[in-house]
Amino acid sequence: MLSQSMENYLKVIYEVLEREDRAATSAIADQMGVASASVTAMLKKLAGLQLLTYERYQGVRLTPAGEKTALEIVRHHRLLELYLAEALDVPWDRVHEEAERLEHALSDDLEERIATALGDPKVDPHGSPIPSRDGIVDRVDARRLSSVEAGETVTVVEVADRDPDLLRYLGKLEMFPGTVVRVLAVEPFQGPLVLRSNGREFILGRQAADEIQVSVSV
Amino acid sequence: MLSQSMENYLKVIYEVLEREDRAATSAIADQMGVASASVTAMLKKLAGLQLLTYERYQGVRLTPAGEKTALEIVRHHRLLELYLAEALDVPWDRVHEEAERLEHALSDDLEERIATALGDPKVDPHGSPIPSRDGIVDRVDARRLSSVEAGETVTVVEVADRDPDLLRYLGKLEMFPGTVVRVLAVEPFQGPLVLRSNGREFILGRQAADEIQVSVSV
DNA sequence: ATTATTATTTAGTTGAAACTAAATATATTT
DNA sequence: AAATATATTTAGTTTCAACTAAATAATAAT
Repeated sequence: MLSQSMENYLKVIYEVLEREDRAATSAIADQMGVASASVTAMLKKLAGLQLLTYERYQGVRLTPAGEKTALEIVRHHRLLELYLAEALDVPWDRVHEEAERLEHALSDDLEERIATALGDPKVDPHGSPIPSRDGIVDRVDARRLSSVEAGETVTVVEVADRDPDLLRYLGKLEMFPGTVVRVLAVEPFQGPLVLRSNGREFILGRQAADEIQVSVSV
Repeated sequence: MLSQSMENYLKVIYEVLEREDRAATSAIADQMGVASASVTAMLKKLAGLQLLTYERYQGVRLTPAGEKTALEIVRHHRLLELYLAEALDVPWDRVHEEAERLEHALSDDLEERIATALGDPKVDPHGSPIPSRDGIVDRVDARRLSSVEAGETVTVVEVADRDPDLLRYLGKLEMFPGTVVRVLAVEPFQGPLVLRSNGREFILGRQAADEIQVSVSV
């Protein structure tokens, strides 16, 4: 049995590794809102449990056992997010925070019931893939909306889930996973994008566009 | 903000005080599965926070502030129990354990949504009253089934929620809150009761009957 | 009314997970 | 290549909530 805190570390490390090759101490510390020294101590503990490989100053990687555990926690989290949104109408900018607290209190049995009630869903409300029971993640090939050229039409696949303000903003623009967007123009010098979707035309700042993953529309 | 552990103490103290006049250190220690010395330490801390009155060797009572807090936690717990049973079909012998873990992770907003989804219910699956938002508990006058005389007809009001085995047993007998039971005979010397309910006749041990609260049928 | 039993408290430890401050390693600039 | 800046680690503390063992108070039994 792992402590709640250990579970959180594994989840955060997994999330960092979704983007970078190695998870740096400071990246973990940032995400967790904790001092770097505390992270170092925990990394040693988790390495001792064979959940990750730790080499001082080099950042960490998850071992197969660590990844398996991390995936279970991520599955808890994302299933909960979706359940809260679907069953209890929690707005999508708040499900992350709620799930953050509930995930550690979720038994396997309850997880099973939730997954079944939702029909074994594949993605959470932000479009992040929900790992299957046996730890398989099917991640769609995607790139940032900010890298799309003018004239292309793309589909929103996933949006960053940690910033509630951003999510509320995107909600107003109806930029949900699945939404089809046509990029009309891309202003130079890190300028905004001009978009059309759901019959509306609007602009979106570069930062926001950076947080949105899209794929080429079918 | 109170720690999870403090919340648990308050809830347990409240539950003890539903039965006794003062909550003894050992009673609290028993319920919590913790050493008495640990309880003493925590009682001092909670007394310092004006949540209860503590006099050494005399047991404790909740202050109004303490009771208010305890009621919030009990409300969380019982709402969750009912929600799990209704929405996710968790069997009634398991809802207690699940709610035990989830209750501390429940935000007020989520509680509100759950209460609304359930239609502001008054009792949990075991018949225990759910305190209202503003801390009002309407407890029905009841006595133990074991104290009922032969010939009387009563209605099950509440059953003890902590023993899963007992709950499974009662479930098989269909002794749920609301069930009407006729006491056909009471065997002497702490013997069993002979009962009829739902058209079936069966016997029930004295211990089990002790854990069932009933009221006179209407 | 002593004595024995049980309950409660005190005193001192332990372990987990955070912290700060200082030391050291790595990366970046000039 | 040396100097500076940044990241990471070490060392030592702190807080919380548990624990054990011993002391003390309250209750029950003789």
